[in-house]
Amino acid sequence: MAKKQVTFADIAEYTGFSKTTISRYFNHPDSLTLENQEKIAKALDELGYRKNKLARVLANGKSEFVGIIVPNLYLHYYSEMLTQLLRSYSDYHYKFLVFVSDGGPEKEMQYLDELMAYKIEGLIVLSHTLSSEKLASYNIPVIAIEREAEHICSVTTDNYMGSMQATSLLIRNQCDVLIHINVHVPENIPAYDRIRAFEETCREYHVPYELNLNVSGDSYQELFEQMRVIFQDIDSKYSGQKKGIFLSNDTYANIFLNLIFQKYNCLPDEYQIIGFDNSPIAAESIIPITTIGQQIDVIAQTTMELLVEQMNEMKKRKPAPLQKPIHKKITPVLIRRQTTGD
Amino acid sequence: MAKKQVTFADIAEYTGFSKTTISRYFNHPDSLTLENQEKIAKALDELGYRKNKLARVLANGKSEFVGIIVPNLYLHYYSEMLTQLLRSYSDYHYKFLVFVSDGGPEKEMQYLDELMAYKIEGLIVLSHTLSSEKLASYNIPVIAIEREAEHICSVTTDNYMGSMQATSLLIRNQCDVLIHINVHVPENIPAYDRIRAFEETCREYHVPYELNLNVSGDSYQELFEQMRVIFQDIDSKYSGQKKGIFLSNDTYANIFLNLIFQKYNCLPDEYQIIGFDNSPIAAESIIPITTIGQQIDVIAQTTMELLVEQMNEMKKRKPAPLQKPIHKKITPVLIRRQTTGD
DNA sequence: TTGTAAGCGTTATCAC
DNA sequence: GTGATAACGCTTACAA
Repeated sequence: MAKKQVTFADIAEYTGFSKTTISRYFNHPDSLTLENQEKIAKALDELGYRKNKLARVLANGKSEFVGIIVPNLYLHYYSEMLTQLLRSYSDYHYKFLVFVSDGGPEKEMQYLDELMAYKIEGLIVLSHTLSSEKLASYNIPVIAIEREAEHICSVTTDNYMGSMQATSLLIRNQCDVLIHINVHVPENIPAYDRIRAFEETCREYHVPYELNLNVSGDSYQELFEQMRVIFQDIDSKYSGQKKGIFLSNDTYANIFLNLIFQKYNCLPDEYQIIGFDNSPIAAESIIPITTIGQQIDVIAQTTMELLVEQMNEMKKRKPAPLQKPIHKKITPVLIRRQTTGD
Repeated sequence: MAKKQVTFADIAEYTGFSKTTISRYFNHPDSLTLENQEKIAKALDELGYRKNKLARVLANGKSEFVGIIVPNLYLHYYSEMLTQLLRSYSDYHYKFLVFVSDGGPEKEMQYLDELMAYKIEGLIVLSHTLSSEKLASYNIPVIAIEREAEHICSVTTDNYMGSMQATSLLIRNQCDVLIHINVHVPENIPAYDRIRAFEETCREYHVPYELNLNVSGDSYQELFEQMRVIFQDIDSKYSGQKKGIFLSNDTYANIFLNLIFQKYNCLPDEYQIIGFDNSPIAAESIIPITTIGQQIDVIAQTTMELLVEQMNEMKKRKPAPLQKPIHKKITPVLIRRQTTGD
């Protein structure tokens, strides 16, 4: 702001070329002689030129912006996903405008307005606040990650596979009864498949099972107290039986494990525990917890591939938008650690 | 891209006003009669107008962009800080362009180039990659968070205070010997004060102490193995004495606690443990860990206040940049939990 | 209260 | 290979 910017006009004057040629130096360098390229490079340096990409966007319509709306970064899953998405800058050079979506639908629509006003070329949504129908109405490429996505493209973990792997392991390990602990999950979001797979697998192998979907609460303390009740219930109800506990995330699994330790000072053979997410806590707990690892890097990469493809399509003279949303599933991996025998 | 954008020109034609008036409708609505405001509002709606803020930036030079460079989001500290910074959108309406800085100085300078090309008004740096001298040379307001900041403004936790609180608590709790476990910290970064305060406080109270600055390693496994050696060393060397262990972060504290449990199945009275950061692991560990809580929300808020003030200054006709960088310290809070007696 | 016209710093089109 | 010129969509003196 202090001194006026150096512009193509200045470079042009300084070198005796036209603005057009300066522009070409950046966008089609091969169309200049090497000699002239060097001449311009030198001038750029001497005048201390700095690009202004905003002017470029205005002229050619390509902002290279991608919007991201994420529910929070408190959960390791989200912060890791954001990291991986941001990392893709190295490959694609898209810049990311990031919003954390607290504050409900109105706020989130305000964020979207803002993003549209900055001419984002594409959008990545991890929050569950707005319906996919609403999101689709913005007419830009949108990828949903791990959420309801009827009308937009999506990339999700193959929750069914993951849950099946967990459940199968507990069955193979000769558990007498299997218990799945989770919050109440709406049927239309991907995570519901964890519940479905658990039930169907238990049924298929004729293993007794119980579904506990009563977890709720925001703070760790609340969760802990709830889990204590659940633990005591299970511990007395199935006393003497070998219990396979499959929890919907590693935080829950860790709490459950801590409760077991508080009572037994160890993990008795009577208990097997599996979490979900492969978040740090699963490795850092008093005993490393077996878990289902979501391949966050693969999800992020797939998301960007899908998105870039569609953003490129939009730049063609006659864009052919997708007829139907594409949905990709990424297989998670079972990470065996010490809470499911050795 | 599909259909051409609706522009002020269209609105102007449609309503019979000039482009200027349409512009004023957005920027100085009071200067129009209510009647005309409504007329324009109606037209906006009917034509389906969408703002183009990039054009506006080009015209008035105010991008409302702030760049953030963060080392990673793996550590809770950084992801929480990012969340808090992003949240400030509600107050200031600055948009954030976020880069994760892996890949060394060259990469980071490339990020900075990109940010400058998008005409960011200010910059927030959490990475340690570039010197404050280099950062200052960009001639835009820069705030460093918890890093070397000789030539730029900064906001940091009052590490000295925090460390002193931790050390004092251990002394008050009658520990026979105090041990501080940390990585090797360069003297010019804020975190070094934790070491200084520990030493000085121990000396002042004439309490025997030991400094172990040998921790290193990237993965949890590596850390764990290193910490095991450190633990065994301490456990035998100070057998029978009451040991106050102050670790430089909660991850280390948790590992140490787990090692104690592996050996003793409990936390013996002989041990007191304090971590740093108040990250989730401190609450979720086998026993909730006493820790020093950085006031991340306050740090983020202070950062934005400082930054906004300077960005506003830059917009004045005759900007008066700071003569000397401002450095703010935020006092951390001692969070007493179960690893320092009840 | 409203309008005219000249920018802002690029790129695109068409010519040479 | 290179250049003139008209966009891109909005803001901002300066006028009226």
